[in-house]
Amino acid sequence: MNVEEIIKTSKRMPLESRTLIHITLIHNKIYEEIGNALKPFEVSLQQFNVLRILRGQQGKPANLSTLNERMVTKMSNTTRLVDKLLAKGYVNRSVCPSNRRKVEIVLTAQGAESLAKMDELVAEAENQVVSNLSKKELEQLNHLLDKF
Amino acid sequence: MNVEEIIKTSKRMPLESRTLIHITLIHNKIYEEIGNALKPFEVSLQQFNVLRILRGQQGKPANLSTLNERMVTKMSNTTRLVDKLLAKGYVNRSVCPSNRRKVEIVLTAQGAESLAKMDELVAEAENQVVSNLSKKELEQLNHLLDKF
DNA sequence: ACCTTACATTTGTATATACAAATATTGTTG
DNA sequence: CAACAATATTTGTATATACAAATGTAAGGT
Repeated sequence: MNVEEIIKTSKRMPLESRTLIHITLIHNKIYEEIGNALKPFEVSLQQFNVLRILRGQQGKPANLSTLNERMVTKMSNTTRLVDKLLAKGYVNRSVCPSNRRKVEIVLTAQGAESLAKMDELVAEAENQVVSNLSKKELEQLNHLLDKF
Repeated sequence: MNVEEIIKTSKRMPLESRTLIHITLIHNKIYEEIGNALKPFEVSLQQFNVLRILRGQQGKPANLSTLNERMVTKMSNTTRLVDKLLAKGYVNRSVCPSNRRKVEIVLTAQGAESLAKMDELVAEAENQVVSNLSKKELEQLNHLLDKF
């Protein structure tokens, strides 16, 4: 990926700026590639993420604030995100009996089944995106990213 | 930045996935920090980006497709983005006389003046975001990111 | 029990973004 | 030069996201 070529600039930019633009460009690429992988299932990356969190609960229901705190990209409206998953039959939602303020969200069998298929396609897309980096380079990269 | 802590997971994830999540988290951070720096001017990061492209034109007008091809994040509606900048008096828009299909967008004096102030705050925010990385680490990071 | 505060979620509203269709202008070809 | 294709932008519409206010529920103090 050639930053200067993509944004069609000939100017030398500060290393700091270039790094941040670079990260944004890669993020866009990731978002696009994984988004495409998920297209057949009509879920967004965010929705996929929530489904994975629910699977991680292993049957134990999650409430909205739990989902929100575990999401990669925090968003202000988890209610409506869950609405979408509900409409597709991927999750069930019910009022928590012990604390009626909370809701309990669980993955349905259909959700789990679809999620398994999504996983394959997403993993493929992820590997595609990082395909030019060796294991060692990925480790170095993670190490550097940890510093942010 | 501790990925596992932020998304509250104890599971070991594949290096590939972790890297991509990591990049997304950093992107979110960049977006938030720079967004905050720009808040006083009421422009989005995208709008700021367009203003900088216009300055790079050095008085020469840019048309919409030029802007679009140079933007960091391509968006489907540059017309409406320019509408916003126009409303704030940062740019002028006119029909290109030699080819009436095109529009010519130029930075106004006020736009240039505000942009200079934005630059300072944005540079500060950018430096803040990368403050834990040395020059050498930034170079290594850029090198690795180039591989995407 | 009553009042206040805190908590968890939902709803309203404004803005942003994505995608497709519509409009206007120019270039090309028979 | 009429018809068609190509280009550049705009508009419409659906969906996504951000932020604030509203709703409903629970807990604690008096």
